[in-house]
Amino acid sequence: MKLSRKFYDRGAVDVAKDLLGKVLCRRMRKRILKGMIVETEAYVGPEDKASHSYGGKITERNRVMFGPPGHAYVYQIYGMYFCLNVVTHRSRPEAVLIRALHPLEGIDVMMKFRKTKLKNLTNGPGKLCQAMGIDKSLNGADLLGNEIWIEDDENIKKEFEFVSTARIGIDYAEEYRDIPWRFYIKNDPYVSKR
DNA sequence: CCCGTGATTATCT
DNA sequence: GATAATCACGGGC
Repeated sequence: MKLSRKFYDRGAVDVAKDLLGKVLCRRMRKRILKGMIVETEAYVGPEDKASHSYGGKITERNRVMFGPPGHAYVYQIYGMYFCLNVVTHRSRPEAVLIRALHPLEGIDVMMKFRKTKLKNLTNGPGKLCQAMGIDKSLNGADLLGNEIWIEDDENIKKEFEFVSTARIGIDYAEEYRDIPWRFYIKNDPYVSKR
C-alpha cells in the first residue's frame, strides 16, 4: 500500500526512522523497479546547519523542501551525482535523504543503468539514483503519483533492529555534525557504511 | 578491507 | 571563485 500524505506530514526524524523497511518504487515504462529502504538521514528544519534549508532561505535548488510533504527533493551533487530526498512536515523545511536500498524487483534493469556488481548496485545515495533512473526531472514529483512512490509491503517482516549514527559527509555542520540523525537497518548488506 | 585522491559542474557567495 | 548530503579506482595491508 502506498504511503499516505499523512505519513510524510511529521518531523523528519520520525519519518526517517519509519521509512526503514518501506519499499521505494519507480516506474520505468512498463517495468516497476523496487528496493527496500535500509538507510536514511533526517535534515531538520531551518536550524540544522547540515540542511540545505539552513537559515530558512529559499533558493532555486532547495525550494521543494519548503513545499508540501510527500514530494521528492532531488538535487545534483559533486557535478555528476543525484540525491533523492523525501519532503516531510507541512510547516517546516525538512527532508529525509534516502541513502541505501536493498534491491527487490527489476534488478536486471538496475544493472543496465549501473554496470557493477549486485552488492554495489544501490548502497549509496548517488548509486541508488543511478540504478533507479532518478534525476532532476523528478525534483518536486508527488510521491502519491505514478512515477515514483513508497509502499508499505505487508509481506516484509518488520522485526529488524535499527542503528542511529552521525550523518555522513557533513563535517562542516559544527554542532550538528555529530547528532545521530542517520538511521539504518542492522546487518543489512546494502547499508553504505558500517 | 581500509585508506587517499581525482572527477566534474550546478549552485551559492 | 569555491564548494559540495559522492563515487570509482588504485595501492597497501
